Amino acid sequence: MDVLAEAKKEMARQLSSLLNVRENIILGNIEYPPREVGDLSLPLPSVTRNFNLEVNYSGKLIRSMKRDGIFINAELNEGELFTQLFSNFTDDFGLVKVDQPRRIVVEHTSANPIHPLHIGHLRNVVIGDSLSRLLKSRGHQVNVRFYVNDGGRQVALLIYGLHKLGYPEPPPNIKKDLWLGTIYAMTNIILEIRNLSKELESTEEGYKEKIEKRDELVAIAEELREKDEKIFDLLAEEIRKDEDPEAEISKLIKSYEGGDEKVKAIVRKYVNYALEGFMESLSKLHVSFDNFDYESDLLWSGKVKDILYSAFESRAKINYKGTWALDLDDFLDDEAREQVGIPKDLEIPPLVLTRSDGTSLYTVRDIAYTLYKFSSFKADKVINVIAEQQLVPQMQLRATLYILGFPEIAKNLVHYSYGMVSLQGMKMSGRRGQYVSLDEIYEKVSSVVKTKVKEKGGVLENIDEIVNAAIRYALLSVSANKPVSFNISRVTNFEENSGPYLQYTYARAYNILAKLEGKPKLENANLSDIVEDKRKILISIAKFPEVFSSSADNLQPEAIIVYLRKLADLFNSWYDRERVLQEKDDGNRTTRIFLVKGVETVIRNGLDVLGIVSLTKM
RNA sequence: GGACCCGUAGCUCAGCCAGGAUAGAGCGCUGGCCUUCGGAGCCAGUGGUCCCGGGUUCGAAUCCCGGCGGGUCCGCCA
Repeated sequence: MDVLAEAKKEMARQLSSLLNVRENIILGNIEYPPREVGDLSLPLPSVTRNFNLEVNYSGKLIRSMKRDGIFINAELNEGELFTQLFSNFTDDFGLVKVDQPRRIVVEHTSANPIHPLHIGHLRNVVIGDSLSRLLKSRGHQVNVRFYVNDGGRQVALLIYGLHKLGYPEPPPNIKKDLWLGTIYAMTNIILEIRNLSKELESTEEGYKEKIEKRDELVAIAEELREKDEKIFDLLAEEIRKDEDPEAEISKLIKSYEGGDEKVKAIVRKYVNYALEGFMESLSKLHVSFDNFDYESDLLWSGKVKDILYSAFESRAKINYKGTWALDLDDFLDDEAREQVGIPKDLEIPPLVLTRSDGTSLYTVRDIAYTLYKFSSFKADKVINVIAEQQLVPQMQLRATLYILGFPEIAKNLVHYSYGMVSLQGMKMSGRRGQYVSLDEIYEKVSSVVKTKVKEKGGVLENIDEIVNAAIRYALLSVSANKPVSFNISRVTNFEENSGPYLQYTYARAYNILAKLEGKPKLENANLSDIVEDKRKILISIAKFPEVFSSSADNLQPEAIIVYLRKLADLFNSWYDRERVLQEKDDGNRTTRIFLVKGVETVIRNGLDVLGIVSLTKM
C-alpha cells in the first residue's frame, strides 16, 4: 500500500476545493521540496493565478498546510504515516504490480559467438538483466532472449580459420570462448593485412595512409602471435596458400545458410563452445536467459526468405549499387517517422536486401527475428538492449517493418540504447583481439575484494556476491545514454558510493533484527519518537513504492540506485547516533525496530530488482 | 558534410524526459569520532561562469534556437 500516495491525495482533495482546480491536476504537481520547509509542496503558479490565499487545514495524514510565497507547503503527520505504513507491511513492500500486466520480450547481450564477452558486453548484460528483473517485479510477463549471431560473415571467418587449422579441439586448460577469440582475431588480422597489401599493389591512391595502417595492423598481429606462435604461423601459412580466401568464406556462408549437414555440425559445435564460455562467465553474475535463438534456424525455417519475398513485392524496392534494396527514405512520411521514432530530417539509408552472391544480411535476418520474437511469445512489446552504434540499423529495422505492413510491431519495438564503454582510454576491438574480457575484470575485482575482506576479518563465503554488487553498481549508476569510462580502481572502491556499501548497510539493519527477542507490537510504538533522522527515514521508506514503479515504468534502473544510496546514508547517520536494541524505553525501541525493519525490507527488495544479493554477513 | 549522444565541483557522476525555493552525492584534500546493535561507518570543513550566447516563462541546469568542445554512426560488417 502506498501511504504517501494517500497523503498526496488528501492534500490534493483539500486544495482542490479551496483553489477550485481539479484534484488530479493538483496531484500531478505535488512535489518534494528541496529544503526543510515541509514534506510535500505545491507550486501555485502551476495550477492557478490565485496566489493570495490562506490555507488552514489539519487532517489525517497531513498535519498542516501553509502558504509560503508561491508555494503551499504541507507537513505530514508522521505518526499516522508510521501506523498506516507498518500496519500492513509485507516482505514484498514497494514492489507494486501494474494493473494491466503486459507481455514483454527483453533481448540482451547477444554477443557474437567468436570471442569472449568483454567490458562493452558487460554494460549490456547488466542493463538487460536489471530491466528484465524490474519488469518482472512490476508484474509483467517477461521473456529474456539471447540472439545467437551465427549466420553472418564473422562466424564464417572464424570457421574459415579453424578449417585452416584442421578443426582442432580447444585445449582443456583454456576457456573455450577465449581460445576461439584468439583464433578469430588472428584469422581476421592476417586477412586484413593481406587485403591491404593487395590494394597497395594495385593502386597508388592513399598510399601513405595505407602503409601506415598496415604497419599498425602488423604491430597488432605481432602481439597476437605472442599468444600462440605455433597456431599463428600455421594459420598464416595456410592462408597464404589460399588463392581467394574471400571466396572461401563466401562459400562457407552459402553452405551454412543452405543447411549443408557437414558444415552445420561444425559451425554449431564451435558456436556452442563460445556460448558455453559466455554462460560460464554470466552465471557468476546471476544472469540467465529463457531462450537462445540461433539466426541460422531462422534461415533454415524459411522465415528470412518470406521477408525477402514480401520485400521484393514492395513498392519501395529499388535497384541499388547493383543489388536490390528498399528505399526507406521516400516511403516514410513525417507521421510514420514520428510513430516509429525516426527523426524527421534524418536521411535513412536504403536497406540492402541480399548480397550479390545471394547470401543474407544481418538487418534482413533481424526483421525475421523481430517478427519471431513478437509471435513466439505473443509479445506486446520487445525491448532490444543494443549499443548506440546500432541506432541507424535499428531505425532501418523499424522503418522496414512499417513499410512491409507491420506498423504495430514497428511501434512496439524499443531500442534501449546505451553509450560506449571505454577502459581508461583504451579502445576495444573484438575483431583485432584488443579487449579486456569480462572474466579478467571479474578476477581483478575479485582479488581486491579478497584482500579487503581479509583485512577487515570478514567472511570469505560471500566474496562472489560482493564482486557482483560492485560491478553491477558501477555500471548501473551511470544513465544508459551516457558514455561510461570503466575504471577498475573506482569499481573496487567500496566506500559510500558503491554496491558493497549498500550490502554493508543491509547487513547492519539485518543483524539488529536478527538479535531481536520476541515480536514488537505496533501499538506499543511511541509515535513521538519519530523525529529528525527517524522521521526522514520513515518518509524515505514510504517513497519506495513510487520510486520502484516509476523506475520500472520508465526503464530507469539507476533511479533505484540513487534512491537506495540516499536511504542508506540516512540510515547510517542515524545508526551512529542512536541505539535500537539497547534503548531502554520500550515505546521508543518498538518504533525504532519498525523503522529498521522498513529499511531492511526496502534495501533487500531494491537490491533484488537490480540483481544484487543482500548479504547478512560480509 | 549530415544525423544522433554527451558537456554540472580537481576527478567520477545524480538532478534534465514531465521547469519551481539557497544545484546534490562519492572520490580527493584538511581536521575530528572506536567502553555500547558490524568503522566497508559517522561528524565538520574544502570545492560550482550547471560549456557559451540568445529566446520562452512569474520562474531555466532542466524547454526552444544558434554556436563551441568531445564521442558515435553514415558498409553487399554486425
